[in-house]
Amino acid sequence: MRIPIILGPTAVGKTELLIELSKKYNFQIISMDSRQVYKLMNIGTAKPTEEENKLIRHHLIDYVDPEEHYDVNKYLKDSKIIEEKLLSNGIAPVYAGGTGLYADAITKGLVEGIPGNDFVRKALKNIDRNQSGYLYKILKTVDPVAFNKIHLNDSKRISRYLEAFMLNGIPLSKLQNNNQMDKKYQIIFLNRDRKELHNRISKRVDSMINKGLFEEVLKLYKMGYNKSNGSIRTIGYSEVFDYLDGTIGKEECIELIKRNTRRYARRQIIWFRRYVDSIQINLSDTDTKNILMIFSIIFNDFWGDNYGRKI
RNA sequence: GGUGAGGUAGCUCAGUAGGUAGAGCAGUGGACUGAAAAUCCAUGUGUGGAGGGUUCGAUUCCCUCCCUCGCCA
Repeated sequence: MRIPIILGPTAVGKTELLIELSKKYNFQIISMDSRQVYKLMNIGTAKPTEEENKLIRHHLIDYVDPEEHYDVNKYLKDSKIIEEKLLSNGIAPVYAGGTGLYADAITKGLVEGIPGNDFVRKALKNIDRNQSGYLYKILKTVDPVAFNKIHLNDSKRISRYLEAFMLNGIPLSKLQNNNQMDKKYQIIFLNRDRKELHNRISKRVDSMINKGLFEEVLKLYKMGYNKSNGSIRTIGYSEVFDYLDGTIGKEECIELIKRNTRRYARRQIIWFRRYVDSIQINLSDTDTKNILMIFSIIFNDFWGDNYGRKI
């Protein structure tokens, strides 16, 4: 029994494909998406609709309040619970999404026992604001390995390594494992020709707006959320907040959402390329019939003849 | 048809008193171990509209043509 992890950049067509596959195979999806976890954020995160969720069950979606803190560790814990539950019930789990960090955590594990600490973070942020470059100097003495990997301007990462040292007394870089990928998992990387992906992104953003993205964000805006909420730092939400604040115009806002989505997709692709052992499928040069055939081979290989298949 | 301005990177434009060109945006490559749709780093060769002339040498000067925009008929 192997567990597929289907990764692909935003708008590549994961949901459509999974729905097709669900007609032939009996499996459930463990979403691997850091934004679809939030309640009230449906249109902008391209969360599967209720109907889609009926066709194929998605887990780890729509279960966190937008003001709640969420991170990899929580994801890792929640997903492993669901994975085990599905397996013990004889249901094949399929991970699917686009958050690379989460895929790393699932397949390689995570350093344990060093949670983020808001108090420490705020303190570090204040120091950084007043004395630029100071934290970087401290990092050099505290965790030279990390110091060598991290750029002076990457204050977020500098703070994280300092935070870990302050809370633990051990350099975080010492605790980081170099674990190989767990062979239990197989990454399947769905991609498309860049130009086509860009067209799909543009169309999808337009359709989000038609479905009421601005109204959805306005609701959150009126509820008093702001960019200090991690959830709001999401493409489509952050830009509309700026529009509602009057910082940018509507047309500009839409263009920015598209641009930022394109850039995000590029970063995702760059991340997924690192999985050298992944099965890569370019959806631009394969038709649906072929893709279904490829997956039937993969799933047969992973699950055997009588696991997952619908008769 | 006449006349003026212009045609330079995917887009908007700059510049070269003749020595094959550079900004912004877009794009691209990369990093990533408890904020990750986040955060950070790096990255500009393009038939200078086409053809011809002058010149050691033309994107730059001259001629012809094509195209775009404005104005006049």
